[in-house]
Amino acid sequence: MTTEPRYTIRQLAALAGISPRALRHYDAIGLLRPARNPANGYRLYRREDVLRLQQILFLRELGLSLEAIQTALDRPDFDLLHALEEQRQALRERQARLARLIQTVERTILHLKGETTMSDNELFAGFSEEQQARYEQEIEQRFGDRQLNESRQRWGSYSLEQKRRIMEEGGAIYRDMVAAMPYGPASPQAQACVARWHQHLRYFYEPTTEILLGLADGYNDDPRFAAFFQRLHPDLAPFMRSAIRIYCQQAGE
Amino acid sequence: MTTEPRYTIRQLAALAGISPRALRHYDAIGLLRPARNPANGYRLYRREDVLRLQQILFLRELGLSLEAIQTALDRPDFDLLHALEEQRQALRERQARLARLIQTVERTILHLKGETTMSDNELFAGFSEEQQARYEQEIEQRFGDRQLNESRQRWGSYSLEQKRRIMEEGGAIYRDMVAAMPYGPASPQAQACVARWHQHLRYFYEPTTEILLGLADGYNDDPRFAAFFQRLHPDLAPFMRSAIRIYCQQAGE
DNA sequence: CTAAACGATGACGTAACGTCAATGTCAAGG
DNA sequence: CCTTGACATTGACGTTACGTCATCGTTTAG
Repeated sequence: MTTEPRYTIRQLAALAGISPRALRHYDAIGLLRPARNPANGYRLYRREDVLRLQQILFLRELGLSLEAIQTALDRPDFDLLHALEEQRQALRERQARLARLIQTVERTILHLKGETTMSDNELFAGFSEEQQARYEQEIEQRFGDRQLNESRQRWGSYSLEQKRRIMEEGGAIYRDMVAAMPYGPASPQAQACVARWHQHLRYFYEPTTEILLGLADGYNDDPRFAAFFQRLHPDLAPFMRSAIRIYCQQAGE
Repeated sequence: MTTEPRYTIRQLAALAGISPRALRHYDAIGLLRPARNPANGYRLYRREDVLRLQQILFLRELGLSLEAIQTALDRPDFDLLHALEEQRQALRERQARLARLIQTVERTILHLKGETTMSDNELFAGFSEEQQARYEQEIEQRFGDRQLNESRQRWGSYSLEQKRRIMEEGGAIYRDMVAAMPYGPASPQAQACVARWHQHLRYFYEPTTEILLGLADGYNDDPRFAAFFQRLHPDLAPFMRSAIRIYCQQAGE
């Protein structure tokens, strides 16, 4: 004769590697209802309960919800195969989504480290198609494709070390611009920053006055640029627009 | 002058592809507090709010919690790079876990379809190391390594079509066993099933009487076997044990 | 002027438990 | 016998990021 095991809630919990609270939860929702010791009301888990718990934990590991597990175990006509195939499909979709997320996060990290350039398209690669379409349109309107290609070509011709220095320089310019804000957009401090900014852009392409002014607007109106400048200082974008306009006026004279 | 955009809650929600409820939620938790129209108390989203929402949605896409986003956006000294690197690590772990789950689910599906054999080790591959160790020990105790290897060797020598037929036969035997239950374990129906089961095992290895009796116990006591038989019929495992014992006694005479 | 559409707040529900809180029970030691 | 600590019970609230009413006031189109 095999002796019948009788576990208290804590014993079974330890055995199965879950918490007593989880077992009470399974009892409460009717998923696993053990017998009771009539003397004190304690839960008494016997072998059949242990077996059922095995099944529960296995299906839970497969990612099924407790509700799905309940119908799976209580209805003998339950189509487990079909349920698992659906489950597999759902898992695959989650995996694909995760993979996209990881890519976006990794590119963002590289971007922050300044080790690579990232087109705004890529930055927003994880977003909805709809959103994406709007952005494409906006970027198309503001600059032509040609400028973008030229920029990428020139950027690609730099060495890694050069790229790093250029990115660093860009960050320094924006920080100095913030430092120049108290003196006003027409101040020598601010105008010197704009000049450095202008020079800096030449790493990428030959900017015309129109492009400079367009960028000034873009920094304010394009949500992605604006978000970037917002991080540095809430008023940096409008400040730069003012300063750039003054700079362009003076250059035009 | 650029005209300042002013959105109602529904307009911004449509623009961003989220629900008005979500925007109210962001307001409630202090993540995005727009201005109000003093006349009627309506929320008024201006450009800065739109920008902040852009940042919120981007970070949310990266899988950050709203709380993390809040500290990220409200504290300028927040280390976004570090946070993203942690986030990347977490995502990778989720991905690895997902990959294991998918494998287990797929093997389970194949198992259910009877297109492959699956060792119990594999079936429980997604489980905790601790659990796993206990199972290994149990299986070692019950059968030696030799039987297992012999079984695997013999099984590997069959063709795909043979394997399919063997698995089908196995399922049929257990189903017939359930059908024989009303007649009792000593009935000719049940004993014929046990004979077929005995014959069936020879596909895998040469079972001694001891092994047959050991399997009968294993079907009842080993949670994995027991779970399998439980699926077919709650009383199948004890019934088979009785029938197998009777079968072995008769064979010994 | 009315009805539809939209706005506001408040409350409850979700999944799978974690975490008290208040209270009862059991086994061991002084 | 009593105490103490570990364990048991139930009940209730908290968690995440909103969805879904319900009730009410406001705006807008016909």
